[in-house]
Amino acid sequence: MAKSAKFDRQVVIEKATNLYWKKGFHATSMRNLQDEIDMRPGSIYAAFGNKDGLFKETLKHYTETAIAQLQQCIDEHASPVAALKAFVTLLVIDAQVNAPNGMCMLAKTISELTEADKELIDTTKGHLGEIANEFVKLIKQAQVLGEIGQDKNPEDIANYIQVQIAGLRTFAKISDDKSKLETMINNVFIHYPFTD
Amino acid sequence: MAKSAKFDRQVVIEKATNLYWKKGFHATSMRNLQDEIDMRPGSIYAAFGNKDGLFKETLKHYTETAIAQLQQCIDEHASPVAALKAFVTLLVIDAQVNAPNGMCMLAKTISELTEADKELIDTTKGHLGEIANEFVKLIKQAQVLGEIGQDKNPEDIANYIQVQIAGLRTFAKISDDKSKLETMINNVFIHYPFTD
DNA sequence: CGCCATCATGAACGATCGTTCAAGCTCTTT
DNA sequence: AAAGAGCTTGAACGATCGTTCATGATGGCG
Repeated sequence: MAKSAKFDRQVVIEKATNLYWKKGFHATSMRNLQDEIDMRPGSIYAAFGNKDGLFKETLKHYTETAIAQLQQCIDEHASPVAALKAFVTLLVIDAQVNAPNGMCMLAKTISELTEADKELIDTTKGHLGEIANEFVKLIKQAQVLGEIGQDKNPEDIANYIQVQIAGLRTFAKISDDKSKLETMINNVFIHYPFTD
Repeated sequence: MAKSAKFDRQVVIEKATNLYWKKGFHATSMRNLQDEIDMRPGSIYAAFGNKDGLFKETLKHYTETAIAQLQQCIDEHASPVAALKAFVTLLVIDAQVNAPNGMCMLAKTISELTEADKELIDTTKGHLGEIANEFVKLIKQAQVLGEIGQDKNPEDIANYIQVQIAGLRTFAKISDDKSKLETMINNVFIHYPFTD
């Protein structure tokens, strides 16, 4: 054994996530990253392989953070649907101001990349699937509690939620009328498939 | 007067649109465009100014095409809502196979660019507004015909449609289950705000 | 037919891209 | 204190970026 790495891997990944999230994969250069995370090229390549490797780490970190945020919404709210609504509000409204980018980083990545970056696309799809699975778990709980009808397919509702989030976050980038966004979120949860 | 430009401006813009749409603004290089539209740098810069200028032309062309497609849907369908649904189906399902990119080019651009490209962002927002206006006109017709309740705000419904399109086209990139997408589109038009 | 306004060409520019690697530094171990 | 393993450094590489411009080709008009 000799000296161990000096940099804090977690902090570095966080900073890299913020930059990639803000600018996107292609528009973020390695030199941008070097400045942001204060590491020299050699160290970055030793620690993460290459630009794609670091990006994959940030996608993973982004997903873990999102799932942790969902968990926090669950902890702080009385019912599954209330938690879900709080989570959507967090992503659509708060993220417009606080996050590096109002868009979902995963959706932004799916949108930006082509089949030329198949591996990154597949990684991203996988993470979106993980989040969908969390939604499914939550929706099943809501069904047990009678908040959502038992006749409905939890996967379908999870996908529906993801569609709404992607759509609303895109819309939020062009409208930024907070009260209108709140109304739109309310509408999601007071109509089908949440009531019928 | 002397010789006039040899290239067909309309064809060139179409080809440029397809490439920009497929790869995005940043990932499309001027050399990619040179190959695609078969023009040399000097001619491109003489005709369009720079990379941004050509991109703006493609955004304009994309929007005009979209509005023309909407008009065609209107012509081919008996009612405004049926036309709207046909248009959404065209964008969400057919575009996944036939278009350069399943995403809406305008939404993709909004997603990709940051405030560093404010001018392009504003141009893109403007075009999304134009399309929303077309939706508003159509929805007002639907209200006159009694297809949609008079109590609803046409602008709100237009925005709702744009949210659904953005969300569904994003989802279509990760799912590509055609029948599931059709079901989701059906659900849009058999629930609020189309019925209540 | 020859002039010349106009358009087309493509080599070249400086900047920046992702990436590599030899050399230096630092800390643990003996 | 000497050794050396592991981490850090930053200059440098070839490729490519967006863009420019001197030069050549083209075609309508006097």
